[in-house]
Amino acid sequence: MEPVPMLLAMTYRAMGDQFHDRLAQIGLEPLRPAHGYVFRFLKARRATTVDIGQHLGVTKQAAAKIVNELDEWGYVIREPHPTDKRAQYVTLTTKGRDYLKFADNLWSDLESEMAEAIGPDSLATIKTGLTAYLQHVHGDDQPGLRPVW
Amino acid sequence: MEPVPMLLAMTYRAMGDQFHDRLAQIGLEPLRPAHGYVFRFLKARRATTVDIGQHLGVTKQAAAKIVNELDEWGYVIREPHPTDKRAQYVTLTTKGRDYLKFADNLWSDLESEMAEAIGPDSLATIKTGLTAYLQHVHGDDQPGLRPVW
DNA sequence: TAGGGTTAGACAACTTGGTTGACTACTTTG
DNA sequence: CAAAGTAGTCAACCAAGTTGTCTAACCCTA
Repeated sequence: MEPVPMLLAMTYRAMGDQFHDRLAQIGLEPLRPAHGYVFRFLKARRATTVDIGQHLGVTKQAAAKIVNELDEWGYVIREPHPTDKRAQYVTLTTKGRDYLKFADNLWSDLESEMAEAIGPDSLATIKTGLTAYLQHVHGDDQPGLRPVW
Repeated sequence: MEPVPMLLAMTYRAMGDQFHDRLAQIGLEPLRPAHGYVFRFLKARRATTVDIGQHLGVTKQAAAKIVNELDEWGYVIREPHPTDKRAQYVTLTTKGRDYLKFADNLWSDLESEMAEAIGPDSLATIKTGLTAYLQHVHGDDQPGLRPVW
């Protein structure tokens, strides 16, 4: 059998392919993966462009480009930082939150289909196993979902 | 708990980070991910540049660049195709096979450490579960490990 | 078996998503 | 209060991909 890392990659790729197929079918504006990672990051915390760059693992200039796009397209807005006059908080608009919610539903559908295919017990074991591993690696401050290049 | 696809991505990313850290420590020439995918593809089958492009999901021109690099660096050679005078088979050299073997050992180490962290039974269930899902999705012709970006 | 459509690979021009570097305005620290 | 550090922007560059074009070889069919 294939080693675990390959199985993880193959499975994620298989689910990701279906995810994008369905997004395309629905006709929802197809954002690039980086945008999704930003949405997910902003959902949890307030963040500046620099924070976003750090999370994505790119320079602040690259992050700024992405934030500019998302702003132009209406998915995020920039708000003045309450205490630091240099900085701006980037936050999701309603449109941004809606897109994220829609994507989450799609992922959730795929998870359900996996449960049907391999059985809910199997799925549950996988989830707790992976979660335990992440706990083992990162301890108590999980970095969250970062790009898998 | 996070949905499965995110768990898959986070776990793969966590393992990948460790993989690259260790590669760098050893001081082995750091190839890019695409090269790894090519090695793994060539291990199983004889392939032309076009085949490689298809597998990676890029144009044949992009694939040709990668193959050129790998050739210059001594990881692959091009051999005349036995029946088609236009085409060339790309095959791994000893250096290429050695690199792949080394990488496989590293991945295997990471799998062992996962087994320690979450228990071998848990790991086994994960592997059979993911394998079953891939069987469910792709049926009998598995596309193998393709890039996840 | 000739001829038309297709395919492998090479070459060139261009696009894109990132990089490094420099600068201003503001903040933090000694 | 001065010096060092940081958020964000502008500009130049780079790398990895793209499209488009071409030649030589292949393959089908009438």
